[in-house]
Amino acid sequence: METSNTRERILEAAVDVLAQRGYSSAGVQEIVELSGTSKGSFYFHFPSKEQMVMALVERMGAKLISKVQNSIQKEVNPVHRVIASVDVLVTTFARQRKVAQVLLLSILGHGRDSDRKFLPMRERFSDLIRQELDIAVKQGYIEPVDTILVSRMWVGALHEVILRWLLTGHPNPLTVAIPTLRATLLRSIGINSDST
Amino acid sequence: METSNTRERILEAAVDVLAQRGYSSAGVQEIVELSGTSKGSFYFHFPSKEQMVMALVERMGAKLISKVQNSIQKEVNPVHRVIASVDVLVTTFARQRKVAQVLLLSILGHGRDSDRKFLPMRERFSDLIRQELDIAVKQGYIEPVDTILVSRMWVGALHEVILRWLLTGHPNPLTVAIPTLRATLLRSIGINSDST
Amino acid sequence: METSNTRERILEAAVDVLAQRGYSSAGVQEIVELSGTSKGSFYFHFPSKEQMVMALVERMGAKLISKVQNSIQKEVNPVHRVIASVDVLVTTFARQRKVAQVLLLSILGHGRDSDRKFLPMRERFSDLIRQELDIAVKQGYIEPVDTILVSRMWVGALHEVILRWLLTGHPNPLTVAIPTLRATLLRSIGINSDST
Amino acid sequence: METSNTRERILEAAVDVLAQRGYSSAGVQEIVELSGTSKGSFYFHFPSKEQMVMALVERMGAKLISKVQNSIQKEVNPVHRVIASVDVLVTTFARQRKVAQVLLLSILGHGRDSDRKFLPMRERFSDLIRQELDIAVKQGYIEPVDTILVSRMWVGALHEVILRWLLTGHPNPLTVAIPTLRATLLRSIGINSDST
DNA sequence: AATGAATGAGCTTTCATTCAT
DNA sequence: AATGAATGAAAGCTCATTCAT
Repeated sequence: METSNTRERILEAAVDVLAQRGYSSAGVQEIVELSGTSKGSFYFHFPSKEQMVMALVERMGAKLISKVQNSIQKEVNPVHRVIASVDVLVTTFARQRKVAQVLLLSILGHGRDSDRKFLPMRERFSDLIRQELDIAVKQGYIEPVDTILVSRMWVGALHEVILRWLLTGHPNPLTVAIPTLRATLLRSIGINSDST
Repeated sequence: METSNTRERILEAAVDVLAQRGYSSAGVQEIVELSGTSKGSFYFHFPSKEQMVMALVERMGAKLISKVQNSIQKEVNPVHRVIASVDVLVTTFARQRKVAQVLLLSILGHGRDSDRKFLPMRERFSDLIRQELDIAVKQGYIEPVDTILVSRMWVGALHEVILRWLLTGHPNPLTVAIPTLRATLLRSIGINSDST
Repeated sequence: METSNTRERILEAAVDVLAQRGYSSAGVQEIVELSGTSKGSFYFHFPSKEQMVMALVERMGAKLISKVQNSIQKEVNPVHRVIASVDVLVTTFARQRKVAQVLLLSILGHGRDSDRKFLPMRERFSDLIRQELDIAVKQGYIEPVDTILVSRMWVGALHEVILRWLLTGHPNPLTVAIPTLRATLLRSIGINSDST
Repeated sequence: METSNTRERILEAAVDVLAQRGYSSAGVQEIVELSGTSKGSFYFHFPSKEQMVMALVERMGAKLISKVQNSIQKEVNPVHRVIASVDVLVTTFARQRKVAQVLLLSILGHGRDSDRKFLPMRERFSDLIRQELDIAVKQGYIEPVDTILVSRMWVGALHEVILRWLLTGHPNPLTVAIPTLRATLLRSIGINSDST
C-alpha cells in the first residue's frame, strides 16, 4: 500500500511540466522544482529522464485502458462495446486535458528510437478496438474487414480530432464531437446507426 | 527569378537530416555539413532553425497538395475526386519515404508553440478533403455530415496508417492498404463501394 | 579487542573496487553494495571516502612493511637485508596484484592535498631501505652515499617496474625481473654481485 | 605559422589549472575562465577534456624530449649522452615546476583506461635512455644488461626524486641532487665515476 | 553572400555526504 | 549500529545563435 511519496510527487509534477512544455523542453530541473524534490531524488528513483517519461506514459496509458475496459464490461454486444470505448476515451480526454497532452503530444519528434519506444501505447488502444471488431465480425454483427487496419484508422481518427481540440480548442467542448465520431466510425464498418 | 542556390542546398540537406534524425536531433551543424555550406550561410538565409523547418515543411506540403490537386483535376464526381486524393497521397508517401518522415514525424513534441506552427499543414489537407465532401453533400452524392470533423477523421486515419508503416514497416508495401482505406473511408460517409 | 565486522567488510570490498576502478572511479555506492552494507554504515565507520582509503592504504602498507621486516630478520648483513627486502616486496606484489594496484595506482592525480596525504606510505618504504643502507655504510659494507636520495631512487625504480607490469603485463611473470633488479640496485651502491 | 590563438590560450591555462589542481579536480569551467574563453570554444577546439589533456601532455612531452635530444647532440660517448639527458631533464623540471607537475602528477588515478593512455609519455623517456644504453653496450662502454628493465628503473628513480621534490620541496634546490643521481645511475650500470 | 570561430545558457547525469528513522 | 532516501553542487558536454572578417 506504501508507494514512495517522492517518486509519486515527481511523476505528478512531470505530468504538469510535460503537458505545458512537451518532452524536449521539459527540463529535469523544472520537474524537481515543481515537485519540491531534488535532482538527486529524481535520479535515485529513475535511471534517466527518458525512462521516467516512459514509466509515466506507461502508467497513464494503463490507467486509461483499464478505465475503458471497466466501462465497457456491462455491454455484451461487441459493437456497443467498441462504441462505448470511444465514448469513454473522448470524455476522459475532455475532462483531463493534461492526460491528453502528455499521451498525445509528448511523444514524437525526438530521436527516431524513442519514437518507436512510445509506440506500444498507441498499439494497445488499437488492439483493444481490434479485439472487439474481431468479435463483431465473428458473431456476424459486421461484414469481414481488415480489422488491423481499420482499428488503426479509428485510433488515428480519434487522435486527430482530439489533437486539434488540444491545439485549437475546437470543437468546444470536445464532447460535442461524440455523436459524429460515433456515427462516422460505425458507418465505416457498415453500420448505419440512423436506422436503429 | 533566380532562387539562391545555397538556400536550396540547405533545404535539400535538411530533408535528409530531418528524415533520419527527427526535428530535435537534427543539428544545424550536420545540415550545413551535408549541404556543403556554413553556419553563417544558414543564418543568412533563415532566421532560425525553426523557421527553416517551417519553410521546408511549407514547401513540401505545398508541392504535395498541388500534386494531389493536379491528379484529381480530371475527375468530376466529387466522391471520385476525394478518393483519388487519398490514392495519390498514399502512393506518394509510399514512394517518397523521406517526405513522409519529415511531414509526419518531424512535427510534434517540442515547445508547445511550434506544435501550433506546424499545424497548418495538416489543416490544408483536411481542408482539401472537406471542400470535396461539401460539394458531394451539396450535389447529393452523400448524406449531410459534419464535413469539418469527418475530414479531420480521414486525415487522422491516413496519418496513423502511414505513421505505423514508417515506424514498423507494416503493411509492406504501404500501397496494399489502399483498397481497405478507400472502402472504409467511403463507407464512413455512407457509400458502399461494393455495390458499384 | 573486537574489531567491527562491518568496518572490516567495507575495507575488504574497497580493496576490490579500488583495484578495479582506481580512486576517482571507485564509488562509495559500489563499495557498500559489494560489502553488503549501506551508505549509512560507511559514514558511521569512516568520516569520508578519502579517510577510508587512507586507512586502507595505511593498513595494507603496514602489513606489507611488517611482512618485509619479518622476512629480513634472519639476515644480519645489512646488504643482504636490503636485498631481501626487495625480493619480498616484488614477490608479494607479484602474488597479490590487487595490493599492488591499490598501493601503487590509487594514489595520485586527485586534489593536490590528498597527493601529499598518501605520501607517507612511500616514505616508509624508502625509510626502511635507508636505515639498512645507513647501517651498511656505518659498518663499511658500502662506500658513503646520500642514503636519503638513493633509497628514494630505489623505491622509484621498483615502483616504475611494478607499475609497468600492472599496466602492460610486462615482464611476465614479474618475478623474472628480480635478478636484474637486485644486481642493478646493488651495483648502484658499488657492489658488484657477480664477484660474490 | 598561424596557430589558433584560442586553442593556445586554452592549453596555456590548462597547464596552470592542471598543475594546481590535478586532472580530476581541474574543471573545464575553471580552465576556460582562466583562459578568457568559453566552454563552447573549448569543445570547438577539443573533443573532450581527456583528449585536451592528452594533447597537452603530448606536446609538453615532445617539447621536453626534443630539448633533451638537442642538448645531447654534441656528446658522442653514449654514456656521456645518457648522463647529459638526466642533467637536462632534472634541470628543466627544476626550472619549470609546472611542467613537472603536469607531466608527473596529472597522470594517474582516474579510470584504469586513461592510466594506460598516458603511459606512452613515460615510455618515450625510457626508450630514449634505452637506446643510449644499447649503444653503450654494443660499443663496449658497459657490460651487457637488460636495458629495457634498467632504463625503466632509471626513469622510475628520477620520477620518484622529482616527485618528492614537488610534494615536499626536498631537496632544495632540486639540482643539488644531480651529482648523486648521476653517480648512482652510472654505478648501477657498472661505471664508477669517481675513478674518472 | 559566405565563413567558421566563438558564445553561454542550458542540458542530463554523478556522487560524496547527510539525516530521519 | 545500520539503513537508504534525499540532497545539491558540480561535472562534462551540446547546440542554436552571433559576429568579425
